[in-house]
Amino acid sequence: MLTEFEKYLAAQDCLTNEAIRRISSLAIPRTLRRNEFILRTGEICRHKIFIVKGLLRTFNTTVEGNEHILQFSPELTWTLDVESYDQQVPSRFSIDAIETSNILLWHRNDFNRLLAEIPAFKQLADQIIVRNVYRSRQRMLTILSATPEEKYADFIQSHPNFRSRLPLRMIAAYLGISLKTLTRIRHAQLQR
Amino acid sequence: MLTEFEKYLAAQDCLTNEAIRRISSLAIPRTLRRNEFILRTGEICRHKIFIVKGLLRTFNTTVEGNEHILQFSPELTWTLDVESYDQQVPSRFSIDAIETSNILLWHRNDFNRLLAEIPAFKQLADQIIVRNVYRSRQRMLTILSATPEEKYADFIQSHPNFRSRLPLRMIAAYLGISLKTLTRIRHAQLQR
DNA sequence: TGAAAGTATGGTCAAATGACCTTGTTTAGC
DNA sequence: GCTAAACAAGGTCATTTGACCATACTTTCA
Repeated sequence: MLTEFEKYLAAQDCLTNEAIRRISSLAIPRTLRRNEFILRTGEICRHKIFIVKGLLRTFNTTVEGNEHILQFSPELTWTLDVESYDQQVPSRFSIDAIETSNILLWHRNDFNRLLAEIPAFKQLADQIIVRNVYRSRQRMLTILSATPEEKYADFIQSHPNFRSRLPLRMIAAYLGISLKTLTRIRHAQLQR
Repeated sequence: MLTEFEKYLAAQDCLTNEAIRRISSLAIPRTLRRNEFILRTGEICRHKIFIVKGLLRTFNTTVEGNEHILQFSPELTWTLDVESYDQQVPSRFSIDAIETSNILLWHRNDFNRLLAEIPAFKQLADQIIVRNVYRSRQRMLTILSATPEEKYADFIQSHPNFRSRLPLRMIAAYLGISLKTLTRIRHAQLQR
């Protein structure tokens, strides 16, 4: 599990082997079963999370019971509830596993120490945040301007491999459309 | 114009007077008239922008001519197209002035130099980015889960002073609903 | 392997929404 | 201060969307 992570870090091409080992040394491996939570609404997010294998989702459930998905986190990506983690405040989102997943955790103190110790790691972390900002702006624009059909097309194009890993209702919950609308779109596409 | 900016920085309470003067010294003041652009789709974003007075908007126009607003930037906030600025790539968004505005600009090289020279400034910049991430997550959730009426209520509550500064059609373009829907909501509210 | 839970699809219907057009009012800027 | 442009709101109508329900199929895991 750690080797995959170390390969990932090495591929970023900005860290010494020593730094990579140091970062790994503070990671806590953990396995999540399908549907298992790593963070629940109201809890405080105490870890940075790296997904080695599997698929997590960040979502919110309204009082009426509707789920809305903010983010899917597949293997070789990071996740957490930023606000809860940074400010140690109750989280507004939940994170759970869609597939059985292997993840790595770092305690906040440990992670902050690493950022302070290893400037190149801090740079990498900054880069990751900034790339998330790009993507989230792009998604915002799509949600605002695209029709349901375009949203789905866009999703399939940006995440081709997700299609087979996710139930449609989750794709609908991510796109902000109803399952009914999504099946209608797919039905229409089959006609062509 | 610079004094207001220096007051803003001083209020952040993390920079020495010397640092504040240094940062100001590299700023380029500029005035934008109503409807004047500071960045157009396709151009490269070459500056960090601080709004001293006035109101800017970041938006995108679809091929059909529909405008979608990603962000309003009132006085004492920062703006830019992150992706275009960071990677010096053509911008997908435009930024223009809704009100006559006084802004400050920094060239990328100058700004990067400041970040490197003044660690506390880098920290402040990181903080601002992260706060933007919080807000954008929250907005994403609202767009995904709220009804048009809730979106409008949420907007008025979060930005009470914007109501009088923005034409309704811009609020609609920000919320991702049609002007018609927005006027209907307002009409219904008057009935009560 | 078999029962239970989860999933995709379809039907029907009511409600919400947007497109288009008109009108009266307000605002901006010379 | 005046004129042209921008704006809010209303009417109408077609379309889209979601809620609710039933059904058939698939997956999971005990």
